[in-house]
Amino acid sequence: MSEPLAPQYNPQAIESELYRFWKQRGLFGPSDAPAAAPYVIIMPPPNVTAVLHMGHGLNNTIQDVLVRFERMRGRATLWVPGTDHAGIATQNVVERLLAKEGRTRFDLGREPFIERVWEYVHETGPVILRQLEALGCSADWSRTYFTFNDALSRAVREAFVTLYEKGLIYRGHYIINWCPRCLTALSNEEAEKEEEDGRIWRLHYPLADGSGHVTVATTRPETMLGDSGVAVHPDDQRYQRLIGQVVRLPLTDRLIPIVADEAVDPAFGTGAVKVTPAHDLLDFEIGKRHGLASIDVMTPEARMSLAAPERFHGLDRYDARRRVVEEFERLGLLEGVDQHRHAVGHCYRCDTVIEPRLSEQWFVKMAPLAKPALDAYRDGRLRFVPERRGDEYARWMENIRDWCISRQLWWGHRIPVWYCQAERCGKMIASRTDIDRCPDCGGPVRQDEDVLDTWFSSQLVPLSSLGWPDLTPDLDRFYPGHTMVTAPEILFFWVARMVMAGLEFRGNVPFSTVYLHGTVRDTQHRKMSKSLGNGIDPLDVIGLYGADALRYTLVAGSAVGTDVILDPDDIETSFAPGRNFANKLWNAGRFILSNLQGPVRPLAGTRNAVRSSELALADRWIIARCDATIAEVTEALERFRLNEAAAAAYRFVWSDLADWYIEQIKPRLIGEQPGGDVARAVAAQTFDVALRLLHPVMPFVTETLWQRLPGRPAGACISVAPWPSVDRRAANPSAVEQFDALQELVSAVRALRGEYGVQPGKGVEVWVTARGPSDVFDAERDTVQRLAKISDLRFDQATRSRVGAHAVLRDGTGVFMPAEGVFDVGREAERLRKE
RNA sequence: GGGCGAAUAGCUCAGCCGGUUCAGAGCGCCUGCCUUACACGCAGGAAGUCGGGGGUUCGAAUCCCUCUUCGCCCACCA
Repeated sequence: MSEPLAPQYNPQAIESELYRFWKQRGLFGPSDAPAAAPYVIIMPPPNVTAVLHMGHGLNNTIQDVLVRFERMRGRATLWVPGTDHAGIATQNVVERLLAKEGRTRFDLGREPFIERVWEYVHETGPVILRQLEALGCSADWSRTYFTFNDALSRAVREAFVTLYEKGLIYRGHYIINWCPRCLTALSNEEAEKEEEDGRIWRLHYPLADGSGHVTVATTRPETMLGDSGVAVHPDDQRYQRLIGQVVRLPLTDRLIPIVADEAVDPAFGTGAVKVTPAHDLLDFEIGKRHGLASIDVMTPEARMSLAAPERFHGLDRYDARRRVVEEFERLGLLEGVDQHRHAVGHCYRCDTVIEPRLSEQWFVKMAPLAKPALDAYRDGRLRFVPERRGDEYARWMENIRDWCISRQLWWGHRIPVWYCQAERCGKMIASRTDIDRCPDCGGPVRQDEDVLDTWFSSQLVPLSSLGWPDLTPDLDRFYPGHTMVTAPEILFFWVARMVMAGLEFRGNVPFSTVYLHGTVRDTQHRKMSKSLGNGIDPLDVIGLYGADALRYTLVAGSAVGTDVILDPDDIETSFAPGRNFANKLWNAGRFILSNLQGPVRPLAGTRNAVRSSELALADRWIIARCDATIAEVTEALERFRLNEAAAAAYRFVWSDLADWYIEQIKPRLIGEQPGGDVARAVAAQTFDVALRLLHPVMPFVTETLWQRLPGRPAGACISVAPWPSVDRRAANPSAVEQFDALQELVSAVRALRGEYGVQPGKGVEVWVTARGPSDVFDAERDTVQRLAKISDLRFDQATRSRVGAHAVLRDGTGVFMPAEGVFDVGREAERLRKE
């Protein structure tokens, strides 16, 4: 309280200590006040192996701003943090570690490998949470969840078995996206399509009767080894005579039929399609319709399998492609090759080109789940910020396809299905608890080897993090939640599925608003990522300038629906505004605090409260500006326009409070003019409000200063101080108008002084007449007197002889400059300049 | 191929349900200041026909059309 504040704000000295104080005080948990309406945000769980990057920084800063705002507004706020076991990502990381030891997961075996991953997770898991603390996140750590802990695993089982029993989960042979590096199936969302320049080959397939050939076009010639037919459109005149004929598949001895199928686009390529049911979705469907064989010619690693001719065995798919093309060329069966731009799927984790592959997997039937989720959006129970994202959501829901949920990984929730090994029984049992005997025949059972897509557990988080499937008090009080803050990339991966899960298992949407913020990018608009090396480490920024500076910059830079651009080569430029602003607040606070040593009169409520007649023009002006700022910041936060809230508070603190008000009251504080107690009261009050308005964005510096304001009981904490509200009694629009006019006047005079090179202290004389009631006049005279002083002008006299604003300037040479109305001062200055 | 977003001062971006914050902020730049809170600061200043073209309107950065250039999302045309 009494130790002097350093002239430069030093975040390192206060942040961690302050954070510990908040935690000790238990400020992050929801209030128990029964009347307090809950406000709940579930944190999008970072991967358990992640280290904090700017994307987390932005995401969690936004959540913290909203949570702190609502907490101050008296809601029982609950921000539930957690981490995600991130099946494929985490497994990949640990496999890479093993690779450095020259081993693979298969060398270890399943159980030891999982043990190894757990070890790693225990090591790294807490890291990101600690980093979120450095950011200042006011999450309720006592409720931290992990998607693979026992409780959440139970929720996964419950969800799986429930859906299974409802017939919404099924197992089937299907063409899935296969990653030959991760050796697992992927969902459609996990297969990222990228446009690429590729080639398309035209191949001759000779007719078996030697009467000619049919030309097919393909982008993946190696798959022809698995062809079991050729398809043309039934109405395609060119091929009418070929339908029903047989071709001899080159490079093999297979005879395969030419069939007619509506799915073929006669306008594309040659109008004839080679059909490879085991390696292409469209072909698979055509094959099914025509009873064509599925010949899988690749191994899981995407090498040619034993089903291919012997000379291809073991060849990588791209080597095989070259070889196939060569052989066609040698046989004179290669008609040509064209450039072809097309979309190719890539693994979202390792970027390997996806191989469509026939395989037996588990799926969730999505249409029945999507219907209520679409309705919830249509009837307004679910809304999106920005709004247009809702249309994307709806489109996806309307065109939803079944979700492949099985993964051929070891790290994850194992599919809770057991197969009875008894020959006569052979039942398939889905169970909430592990079983070791067939419940029907008592025979031995074997659990499915696969694990679930990591998003299967993620979709349950709004429920499971609150205790579901148990009907816990938390679930009762805090479900459904309110705001989901996340990146648009995972709208489909995660958000849409959470909505469906919430509706399915709890009958209501898990949150009412989805706030989708932008992506953090570099100046070339590339996404910041470790692999590109264009990232900025948030912890570096926190170390240099403090969490408040980082948070301010992120918030100020993110208008709704737009990306945040930062320059990784110039951290200083990117974050200086936040750093400077924190320092500005700090110093304004230093100055005000140093002037509040004695008792400070309240602005209202008690007998010695400042009466409105005591308020000078500047006082009324700053109070009015303060009120306007409260309204602005509050409305902006309510509408998720965090950048506008930050800008409004910034303007108020810097342009109004510091640049004008504090300068204006100095003579009163120093004692040159009466009314110091009033100035002190107003300064204390408006600064208090400014700190509270800024607390959600800059929690540390505001808390430090606020606690030092006079009249704070021991242990007082801005984090739970009431959000400021507008005091109508103090509002005074005319004060704003007048003071703004005076600002203009002073600025014009200052400019004139510069123009004429008038020396400080012996410059321009100012006369002012005021408009309005006499009390306004008196206040205005004081103000002008003061402003004239700080402008190095000499204030001579004022008269109330005329009504209406009227300023007269006279420079040292005696030139008069009458101005009709204060608004015209600028123009008059212009006129004078010309004379 | 379908859908969406963005183009505003040298740079990064606000403003965009038409007209008193309308041409703005921060950084950078120029001039003068270490004025007893802050040089991470103070005061003043230069700088943009709001991507091009057309239209609606009394009036458009703001609404409509079109073109150009970027970016994103979705897509089983082999």
